[in-house]
Amino acid sequence: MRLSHSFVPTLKETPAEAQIASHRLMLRAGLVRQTSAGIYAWLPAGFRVLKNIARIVREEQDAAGAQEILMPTIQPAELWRESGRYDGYGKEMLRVLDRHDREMLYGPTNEEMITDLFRQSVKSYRELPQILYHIQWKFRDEVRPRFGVMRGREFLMKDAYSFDLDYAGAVVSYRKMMLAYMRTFQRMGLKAIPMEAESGPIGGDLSHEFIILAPTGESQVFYDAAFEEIDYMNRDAGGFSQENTADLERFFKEMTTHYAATDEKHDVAKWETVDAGRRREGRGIEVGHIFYFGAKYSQSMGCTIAASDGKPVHPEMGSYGIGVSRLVGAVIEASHDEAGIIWPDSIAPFAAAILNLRQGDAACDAICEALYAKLASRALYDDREERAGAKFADADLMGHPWQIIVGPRGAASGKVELKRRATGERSEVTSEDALARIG
RNA sequence: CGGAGUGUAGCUCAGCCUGGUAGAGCACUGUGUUCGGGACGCAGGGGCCGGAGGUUCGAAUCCUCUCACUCCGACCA
Repeated sequence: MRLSHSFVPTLKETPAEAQIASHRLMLRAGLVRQTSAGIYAWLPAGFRVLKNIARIVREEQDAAGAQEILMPTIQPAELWRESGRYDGYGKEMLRVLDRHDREMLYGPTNEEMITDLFRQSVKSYRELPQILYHIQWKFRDEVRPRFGVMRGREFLMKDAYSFDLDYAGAVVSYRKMMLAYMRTFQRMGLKAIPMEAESGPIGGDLSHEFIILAPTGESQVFYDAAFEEIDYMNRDAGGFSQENTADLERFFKEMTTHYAATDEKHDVAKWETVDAGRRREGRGIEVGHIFYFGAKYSQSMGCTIAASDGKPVHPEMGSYGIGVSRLVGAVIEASHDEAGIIWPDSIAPFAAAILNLRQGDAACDAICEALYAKLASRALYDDREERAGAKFADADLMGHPWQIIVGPRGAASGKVELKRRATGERSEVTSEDALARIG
C-alpha cells in the first residue's frame, strides 16, 4: 500500500478523550475511529491487525480440534428465557423489538444459541466430544465504556463451546482449550498467566482467566517465573501435545500449581512460600476467560444425548472466550515506546515500511519501487513528498517491525538502511539483504 | 447507576465572566525555497460555535430544556 493513497489518518496531536497509551496510539496511528461511546470503526491498518490476531486465534482453535462456525449477532429472547438468563442479565444486554414486536437481543455471548443448535442435531454420545467456536461481534451495553477498544461496548470475541459426555471428558476439553490459549498468546509475543477465577454470570465451578503482562495493565499481578519459562509451542522444548492426555495433564498441573494471583486475590502467606528468586510482579490485562459449567445450560434447555446404555444424559459443557478486539489494545499496552507502537511480527499490519527520503531522485525511486514490488502487500510504501523527519515519526508511530530507509546518500551505491523498530538497531545493506532479513 | 466535567475548523484549544456578527497553532490547497529524525516564506480554502426554545435592537457569550461525549467510582472479553 502506498501511504499517499491510503486511508491511514495519523495524528500529530492526541485526541482529548484518549487517556491510556493504547487508545492514544490507536487513534494517532490511524487504526480506529470512535463512532459512538465504546463503538469503533476499524480503519485499514487497524483492521489488518485485527484480522491477523483473529487468524492466529483461529489457527490455534483449529489445531486444538475445535470447529469454526458463525452464529448470528441477533438472537431471539425466547432462548434466553429458556435458560433463565433473559431477566437475569440486566441492562448490559441490548434488547430490541423487530417489526412484529418480537423480542430480540444483540448477543452478549452465545451459550443459549449453541446449546439450541447442538440439541437439534446431536443425539448420541458417539458424536462426542465436540468443540465449536466462532469469531463474532458481541454487544454489551457497558455503563461506562473506556480505554478505547479494551473496554468497548461492541467488541470482537472468539467464543468456543465444548460438549462432552461426562466430567472426565469435559476436563480434557478444558485443558485443550487452555493450552490453545497459551499458544495463541505466545504467538502474539505476549506473556500470559492463567489465574483461577470466579465464574461470574456464566456460572460453573472451574474457571480461569488469562492475564497478559503489560506495564500499564489494570491490575497488579503476582506470579511464579515458571510461566515465563515454558515454550508452549514446542513439545521438544518442554511443550505439550493436545493429542496426548498425559501431556494435557502435565500441562494443567504446571498451570495450576505455580502461584498466580491478581491483587484482589493475592495471598501474601502463600506468596511467601514461593522461592524469592522466582517471584514476579507486574501489571496485567485480562484477555481471555474459560469456564467449565457442566450441565447448567444443557439441563435448563433440555439438551440431551443418548449415552452408551441408551438413556438420555445432559452433556457437560464449557465455554472459552478471547477478546479479539481487546487484544489489539492489549498488545499495544504490552509493546510500545514514547515514539509509538512496536508491533510483534506475527500481527503487524505491514512487515515493513519503505521510506523514500528523496522523492524524485532517480536512484531512490528505482530502489523503492523495486522493493515495493517484491514485498507486494506486506509493505507500506511511504511515498509522500515530506521531510524525512515526518516520515520517520509516522513510521515509528505506526510501529512496522522493519523500516527500509532509502536516501540519496546510500542509493547511489545501491545501499539502503534497515531499521528494526523494536531495538532501533540500524544497518546499511543492499536491497537484497534487506529483503532477506525481513524474510 | 452515583459524582464531576466538556461540546467553537479535520486535530489541540482560545474567545463566554463583562452580549456587538468567528480566532490561533497544527493539518489541508497553490507556489517557491528546502530536504538523512515532525522545515520556512508567500497566497488561499474551510465553522447554522452540539440541538431546540427563550431574553434582547442584537446571543458562541445570558436563561431553560435536550442530546452527545469524557473523567472518577460500582460492574465486565
